[in-house]
Amino acid sequence: MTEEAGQGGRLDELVAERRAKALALRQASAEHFPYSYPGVVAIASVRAQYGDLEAGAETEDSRRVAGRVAARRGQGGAAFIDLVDRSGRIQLYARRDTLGEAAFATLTDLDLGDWLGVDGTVVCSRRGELSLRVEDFRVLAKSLRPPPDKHHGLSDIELRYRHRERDLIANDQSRELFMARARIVSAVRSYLDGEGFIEVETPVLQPIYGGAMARPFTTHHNELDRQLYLRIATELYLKRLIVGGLERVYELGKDFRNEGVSHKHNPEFTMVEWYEAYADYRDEAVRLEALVAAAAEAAGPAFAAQAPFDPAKPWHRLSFVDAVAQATGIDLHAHADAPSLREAVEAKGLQVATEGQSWPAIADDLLSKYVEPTLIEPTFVLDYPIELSPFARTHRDDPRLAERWEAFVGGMEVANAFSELSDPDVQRERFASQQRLAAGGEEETQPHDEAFLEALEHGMPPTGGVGLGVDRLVMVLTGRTSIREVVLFPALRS
RNA sequence: GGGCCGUUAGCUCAAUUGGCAGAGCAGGGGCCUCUUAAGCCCAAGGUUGAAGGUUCGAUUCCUUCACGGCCCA
Repeated sequence: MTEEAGQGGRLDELVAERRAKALALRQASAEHFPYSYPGVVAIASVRAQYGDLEAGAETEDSRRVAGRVAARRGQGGAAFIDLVDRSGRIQLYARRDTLGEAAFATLTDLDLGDWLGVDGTVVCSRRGELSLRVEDFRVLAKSLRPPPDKHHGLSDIELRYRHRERDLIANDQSRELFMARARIVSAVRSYLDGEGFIEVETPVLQPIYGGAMARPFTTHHNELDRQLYLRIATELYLKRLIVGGLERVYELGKDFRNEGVSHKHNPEFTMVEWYEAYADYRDEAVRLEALVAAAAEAAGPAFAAQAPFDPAKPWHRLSFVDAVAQATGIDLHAHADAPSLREAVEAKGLQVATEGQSWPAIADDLLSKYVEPTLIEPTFVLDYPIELSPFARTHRDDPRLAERWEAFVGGMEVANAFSELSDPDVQRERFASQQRLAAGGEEETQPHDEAFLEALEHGMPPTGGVGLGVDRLVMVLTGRTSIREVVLFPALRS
């Protein structure tokens, strides 16, 4: 897409007309384009207070509001303007005989998209529309470009993502969605703060990446002349803080994974991870249920109806092995090595790549392909094969399994949790096992992290930890099916 | 990576079998002192995503490319 038509086209003329109006405003009065405009109240607060005013009613009350001009309806010596702020929309009613010729002309010369501040008397029109009768106004900013269509909004998806500001100007639903996202994020923090967690910040630029199975972005520090990685997870640093005795910590921020983009993957995404001493993965499942219920409440009633589940109901729970068996008929315990599992997959005619794949990779693919899409209502898949879980503690009842769950909602993974592995010697062996997988050609493995191992050697208490994908949480709580709908500026090809 | 679909005025969309590229909104000039997708009159607005090809003639057919969407891997 070309950024702007350099020549020809109507856009240049439209901009020129608006520039001429801006110049005229500057020359006419120093009062326009003020440096500040104090005392503004939200349009929604005016509506809340005067919403039941009867048609034709007038008050003596004055309110100062500000926002964008969204629509205009002229009527000779009277004019109506719809003003929009982030809380809502209200009609302005202006009259030539009360404002005077010059001021009325200035007001009616405004373009859609201009910023306007108004002191107005609260009235209700004869047709029953709550309005502010304009007594005084300031033009707060001139919009030099034409806004999207006042009625159809901006529906071109590419334009909405590349120029989110235009989407926010034109589409109320988009503005409401991102305000809901802010409330959800705030609710996550409030919940964890209320449970005695402290928010911490750990390095984004890391000498060794770890804590997840993903390819990292690399960067370079000039002065130190060393390669650094953008974090793929916060896990290892946060567990060092548990070693340090902080007991309950969380971090909410961006992780970066050097992978393709899709409707559920953006290369930078928001994750919240929390770690809690003296708890195990079952405690964390209960905690996630409570946290998501709080977040759903914060999203608000308008969005609650769009979520594909009832957050008040307990989530489903089933084991990894049972889930795969139910969906594919394959008993993972009966096919416990790669050749055997490969044979079983081929015998069932399942569409999973097995050639040269390790046992854990095949098992994970079976879950991703045949189980994950079916988990629409919130579901914990518990007790993963130990090979898939290098940081999880061995299951207390079955040495083949790890005390780990992943949570799925809307057919998508949203969270991952362990009873955290705290034995430094076992962790050291798990890293070694990852190196053997890497040597065998596995692409996504954990690099050895000696600093983390030394930390564990100082002693880590029993700990439960969870990573929750915030973008995906927002998706499921607002009924959106693409991560690009809930990320303000999603990654696109340039 | 593969398949399918899309890209036309600032925005939202039309355009018959290949035959003069249209409309609504926005913008410009008028009229109108309770309208609300305001209304009425007038005038204006285009490198049809890019490049190439077929053709007397291409928005339309073909090839390549770019970007986006959906599905699959």
